[in-house]
Amino acid sequence: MKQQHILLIDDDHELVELLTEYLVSEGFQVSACFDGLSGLESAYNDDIDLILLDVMMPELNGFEVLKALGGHHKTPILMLTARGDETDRILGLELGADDYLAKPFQHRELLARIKAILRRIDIVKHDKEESPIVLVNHVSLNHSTREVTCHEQAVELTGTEYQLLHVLMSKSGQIVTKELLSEEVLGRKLTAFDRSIDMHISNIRRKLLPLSPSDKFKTIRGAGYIFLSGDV
Amino acid sequence: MKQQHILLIDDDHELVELLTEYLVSEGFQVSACFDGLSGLESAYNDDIDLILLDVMMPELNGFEVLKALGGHHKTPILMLTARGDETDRILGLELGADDYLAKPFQHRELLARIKAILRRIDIVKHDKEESPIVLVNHVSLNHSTREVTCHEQAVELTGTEYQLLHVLMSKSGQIVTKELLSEEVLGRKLTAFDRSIDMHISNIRRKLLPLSPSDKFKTIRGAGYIFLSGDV
DNA sequence: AGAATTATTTACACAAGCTTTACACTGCTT
DNA sequence: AAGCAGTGTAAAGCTTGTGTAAATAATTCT
Repeated sequence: MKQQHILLIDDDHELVELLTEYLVSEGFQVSACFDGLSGLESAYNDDIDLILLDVMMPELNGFEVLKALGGHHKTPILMLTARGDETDRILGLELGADDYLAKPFQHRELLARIKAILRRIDIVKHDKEESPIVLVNHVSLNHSTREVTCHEQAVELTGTEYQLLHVLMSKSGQIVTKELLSEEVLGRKLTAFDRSIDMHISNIRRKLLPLSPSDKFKTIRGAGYIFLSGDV
Repeated sequence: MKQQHILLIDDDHELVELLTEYLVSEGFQVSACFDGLSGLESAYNDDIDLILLDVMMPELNGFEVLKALGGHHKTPILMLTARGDETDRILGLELGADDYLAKPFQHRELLARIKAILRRIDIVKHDKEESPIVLVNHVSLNHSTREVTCHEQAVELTGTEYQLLHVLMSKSGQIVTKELLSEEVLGRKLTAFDRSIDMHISNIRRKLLPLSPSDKFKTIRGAGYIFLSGDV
């Protein structure tokens, strides 16, 4: 991911220096403002991904900056305060802050909270749908893209092959009869001398084998197939 | 805004009752699970907007639930703990929690933190929807001007083509069925032998291809189309 | 209203996928 | 060991989905 940009608003030069150093070492880009007013201006910079806002500042303090931003600012705000007062904390959150950390704090906690906020935003932005649904024995199925991988290498399967593999994998470690496979995948009863299922299994095997040291299917003569779960 | 739904996971029945009453009085819909396992299952419920997760539980504790969810769960999680331990707090955040509140806490602070998280998500979502520019795989859509570019070169699309591309791109990397495209773009159910969608896709392809080294669409036979996100 | 642009329908060729067939092979039974 | 039923694989044939072009209908613009 691209480098994230943090804006520091605090009149304590020493702390700013310390935090800047730490955050830069953690891979962030850091800018700083030393008073509320210039901080307020910079807060509208689109490039900023997160704001660290100190409460105690001369002239325009943190709460006033929060109010000025209107409580629905598009850049998330993490408040810092010398006071550990609970009411303060609640007030900050109600005014639109995303989180609140009392000084003194461990750098690691600050980092964890920054990351938690940025992570949430990232998840919401990308609206991560249910990603890979099934992963068994080095074979993964991604149901939203229909992508199949075997040992991290992409495999091209036809629709029927995909469905077949999906049924087998979702019942991995258990015998699945051809009757069931035929009805689930092909939508018809298995008739005598119908070799379709065998043929599709064969094709899947042929596609997976070059990518895998072992056969993923076990044939149970007279009964059906098992997708080997491998973790035995 | 529609009523928000909160899932409570805590084995302390008394606390659950208390919190439920409070949260309901604040306008939330509340569901509860009394152990980690059933909580884990409910966590995948799409209807849940936020999870309150207690750390101290028999069998599957809060951290284990967090781990099981994989650290990038799409529903935000606020951890509750009896212990005020800092390391605990950091661990929870690093494992994917969005926030952390130590018991005992004021109801008002819990509410403020819940609202802070939900507010952020709301802001990001709106921002995303109203974001005028979509850029995926060297193709950009400017929704305010309806301009389309491919590798920085302007492309002229008709209205239907534009909408089609927009739907596909906003779900880039995922299968979009022809049924969905027909309903979203053409505003009607897909009927048999309706080739409209295919035709529009074909036209877009024809317009983009001279400007791009690779086909942006992947056809999933029998299923639909995918706009390739390219970042794989 | 007429022209131009855009959308939909139709037609057809092509390619992909599915099924059938054929035959070799395996493992079990007798 | 022979026979048999079940299985693996390859190739051929059939069916269906898809891409494209061209024709027709609808819409918009002037």
